[in-house]
This record gives sequence, C-alpha cells and structure tokens, in this order.
Amino acid sequence: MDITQALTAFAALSQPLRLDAFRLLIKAGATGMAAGDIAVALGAKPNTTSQNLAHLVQARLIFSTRAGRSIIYTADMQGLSALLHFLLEDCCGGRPDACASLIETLAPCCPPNSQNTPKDLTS
Amino acid sequence: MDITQALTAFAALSQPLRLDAFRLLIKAGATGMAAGDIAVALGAKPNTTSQNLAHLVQARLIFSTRAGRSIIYTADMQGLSALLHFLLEDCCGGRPDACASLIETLAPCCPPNSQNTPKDLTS
DNA sequence: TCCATAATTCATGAAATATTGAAGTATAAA
DNA sequence: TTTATACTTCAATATTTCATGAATTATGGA
Repeated sequence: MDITQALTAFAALSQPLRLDAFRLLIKAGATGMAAGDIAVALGAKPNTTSQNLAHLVQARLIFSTRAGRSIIYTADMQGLSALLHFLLEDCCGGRPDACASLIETLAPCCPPNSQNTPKDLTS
Repeated sequence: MDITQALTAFAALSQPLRLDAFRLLIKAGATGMAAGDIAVALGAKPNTTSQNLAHLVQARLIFSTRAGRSIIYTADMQGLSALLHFLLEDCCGGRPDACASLIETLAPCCPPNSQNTPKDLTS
C-alpha cells in the first residue's frame, strides 16, 4: 500500500453514494450484491451507481465478478485491511494501550476468542 | 457518528498533506506536535498546513491544545475508533471469520494479551 | 438472428475543493 | 509598550470532482 492508493481509497469513501454502497457491501458479506440491486437499495441511477462502484474497485475496497448478465460486487476485506494497516503504521510506539480503543471497536464484531467459532450458523 | 461526520473524516484523509499530517500524528502518539513542527516535517507552508489541520480537527481525527505560543495537535484515537466502528457496522453478520484479517491488521500493533502490558517502558 | 436485460462508458456543465498571498489574532519577551 | 514569534483567517483563482443523458458492450432467451 502506497500513499497514492490510500488517497484513492479515502477519496472513494468520501462521497455519500460510495460510502453507502461500501457499507451496504460490508453488511452483505461474502455473498455480495448485483450492481442493479445496489442501485435500487441506494435509490440511485444505474449509470451513476456504476461509475461510483468503479471508484471503489479502483480503490481496492470492493471487487466484482460476473454472474450471467449481472455483475456482483463484494467488499474486499483484504484491501480494507491493507488500508487500515497503512493508516495505523507505528501507531503505538511502544505503548499499545494508546490504541486499545481501536481494538475495542472491533471486539464486538470479532471477539478474539471466537474468530473461528461463528456465533450462530444453526438458524 | 452519523454519515455526515464520516464523510467529513474520509474527505479529510483524502488529501495528501492531510493524510501525511494524520499519519505523522499517529506516529507522534499522545505527545502530539506543534503546528510549526508539522509544517516543517511535511515541507508545507504554515497557512496551508493550518487550514488542513483545521479540516482534520473538524473531522474529529485530531485535536489541538495551546501551549504558550505553540498549538499542539494530537491524533484523536477515540474519534478514529468511532469512524471505524461506523464503517464496519454489522460487518460480520454471524460470521466473525469474515473480518479476521482486520484483527490481524491490528494485532502487531496491539496484541490481545498485551493491551495493558506495554512492550518496553524501561528504556 | 433478433430482442430484451444488465451494466458500463463517454462528454458536458455545475458544484465543491485546494493553494496562495495578505491581513489578523494571540502569546511571550525586551 | 513595543517588537517578535507562532499560528490562523480571509478572499480569489485554479483545479478537481460530480451527476446526468446518450450511446455502447455483454449476456441470455425467443
């Protein structure tokens, strides 16, 4: 991750439609969503949505795969991880407690002891 | 954290000088840095730097305190945490392994078992 | 092949953002 | 009080970014 790509990523997230789209895809998970469904969900026009999704792809925040006539967009967790790593590089400087609140932020989502034991896959 | 504030934060990080400044303050830690020192470190003019730091303050990514004639800027880890929480809301949807890589990103910085036991405070 | 569906690409005017120099405010020292 | 230092605010221009409508590409079915 270089600074140019990080700037591209943050610029991608600094526009309402794109931020909404990315958060929608975060919630959608690994299944992803078709471009058309994203446009409907966000109440935006297909061409506008398409151009904004292209921004997110270039920023490596999402990726696309074709499925018949549809194009499925999915959040790129690896890309997001690289971005956060770039942003937080050397954040602690010998004092890990300085960013403990960041860990707490992710804790409700991914508690350390349950990374490989999903809460509920029976329902 | 509402969407407007999140957009302000990402817009703040989408400009070269501001991204550099924020990362510099992340590395500087709780001590922070004076506005003039930041400008020198980044090779930017004082007024340009000042205006860009103001963006980061409004975005709640940094905060300022006065010390004599200097104004000290410091990274706002709580604000950053709120931003990431907003971005990653419901990111797992019952499948925490989906964002395990995000945890790994922060792990080198803040290993789960050493949040309150800094690596080295003797030097 | 012909048509419909799904999505993208292109060009343009409108809106937002960035940088600059000049002027202004606040603190400290002579 | 006068001067210097540290930083910010203001106003203007230049640049970048955005949404829109029209045209284009790709796939699937009749």
